[in-house]
Amino acid sequence: MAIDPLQLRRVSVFQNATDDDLKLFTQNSVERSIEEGEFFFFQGDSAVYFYVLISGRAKLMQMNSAGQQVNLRTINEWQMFGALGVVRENATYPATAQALEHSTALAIKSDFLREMMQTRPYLSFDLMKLMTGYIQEMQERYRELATEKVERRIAHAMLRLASQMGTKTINGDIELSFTRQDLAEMSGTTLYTVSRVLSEWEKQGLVEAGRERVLIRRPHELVRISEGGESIIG
Amino acid sequence: MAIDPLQLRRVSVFQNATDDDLKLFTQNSVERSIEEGEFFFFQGDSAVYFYVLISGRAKLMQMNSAGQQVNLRTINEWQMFGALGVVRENATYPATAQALEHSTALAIKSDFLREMMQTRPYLSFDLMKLMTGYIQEMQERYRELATEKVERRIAHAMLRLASQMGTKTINGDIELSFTRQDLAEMSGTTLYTVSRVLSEWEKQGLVEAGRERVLIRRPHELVRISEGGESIIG
DNA sequence: CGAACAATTGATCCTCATCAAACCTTGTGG
DNA sequence: CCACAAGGTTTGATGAGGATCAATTGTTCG
Repeated sequence: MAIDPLQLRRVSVFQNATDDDLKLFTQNSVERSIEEGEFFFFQGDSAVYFYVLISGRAKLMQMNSAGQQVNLRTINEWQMFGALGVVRENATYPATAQALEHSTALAIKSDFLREMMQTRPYLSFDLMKLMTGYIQEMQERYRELATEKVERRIAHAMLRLASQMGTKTINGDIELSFTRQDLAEMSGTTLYTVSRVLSEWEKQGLVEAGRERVLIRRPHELVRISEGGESIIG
Repeated sequence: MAIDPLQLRRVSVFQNATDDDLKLFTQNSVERSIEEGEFFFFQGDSAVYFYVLISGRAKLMQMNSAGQQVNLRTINEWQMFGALGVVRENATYPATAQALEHSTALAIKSDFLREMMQTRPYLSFDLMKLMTGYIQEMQERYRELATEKVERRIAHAMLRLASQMGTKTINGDIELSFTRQDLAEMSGTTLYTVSRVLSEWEKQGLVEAGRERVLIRRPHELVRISEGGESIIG
């Protein structure tokens, strides 16, 4: 089942592309379907393709030699990933991309985008815009990890998740769907600590926790904690 | 005292620029001289200019609301900094830049570079190359901070420093110049811990430590530690 | 219903941060 | 040229914050 090229305009880097360019991209792409838990690519693989997620959800992560991993970000529909290999020839992926649910993605040759960029300034420019965003986010998370206590980091991670993929319920609560382990990898801690913090927050009526699911009842309070208001815990 | 425009080609982003372009950049720039400890700009300032360091040394850092700070990177001669504001109009700097010694820099209007990029693909392309490098480094450091113990992080930070600004002595040692505090901010720990680790390494004959100065005697060993070989300490 | 997986909670331990005090090193001014 | 001040460094003592381990309790799904 082929993709409508015009759909590609939903990808931020392609927002300014002409219809013809979009068609070119789809013509130079392959559709890949990946099952939950399987991988698009591994850290260290040759970065021949970059991807646009068409459906499903995935995560970008990095692991150290001991196998411990950290989540860099989650990828939602119409987001691009694996694009760091585009600028250098023969680059390798600096991270691993794993499907969180059954997903399909468009795989486009990195070489092709690199060539297109030579004659289409809007492409480099929009890709750069995306990259500056990543740099800023990573710098912030780095500082957070270096200087803030876990509770604040967890609060912040939940807020980031909420803005990326939270769904609002009728009464203003925000529903999130992830495991304790996921949240731990996103905030640089362990699933045990996440569990304890969530339990405490639940006691205070701040959230409601369930299996692979958290309901934020008082987002406002969460923001306060993430910004360093004294914790309710203790 | 004006800069020779052709010198600008030493800046990685300008390596493919024409002589005329280089002249244009210098014509649209102002030279700024900053004393040791003073600031080029603060996090949150409007990013009107980006900079090219002509002489001296500076550091990019981020601080949290409590005033604790982390070092993002050090800036050496002919490196560009403050360039994240180039792609978006009316952006603000996401970090603070402070001179480590008396420094001079060329301040170029962000607007100007943005306009130049519209018609000169090599500019966006080379800037992107730089940015992908930053993203990768930040991702790595983030993972390191989240998963590795201090000793390894300190080892890694020293190796990064060594490659950026270390000077080799006759007998293959590497000389570095920084305070314990600097190194602590670069590896997400405290100056006390850095001091202890260095003392221990010194006992093992791995380094020689002095005031604002470290001599790496066995770089090889340091690499081993940073890569997770069991520590000598203990 | 049972297996597989997610979450909770208590007990324990270990790594580092923090605080305090003393010690070096370097540069300056009398 | 010495004394002193300022800033960098070291080292010990202490404790907090989380990681880790282990055991148990949900929850979901085939």
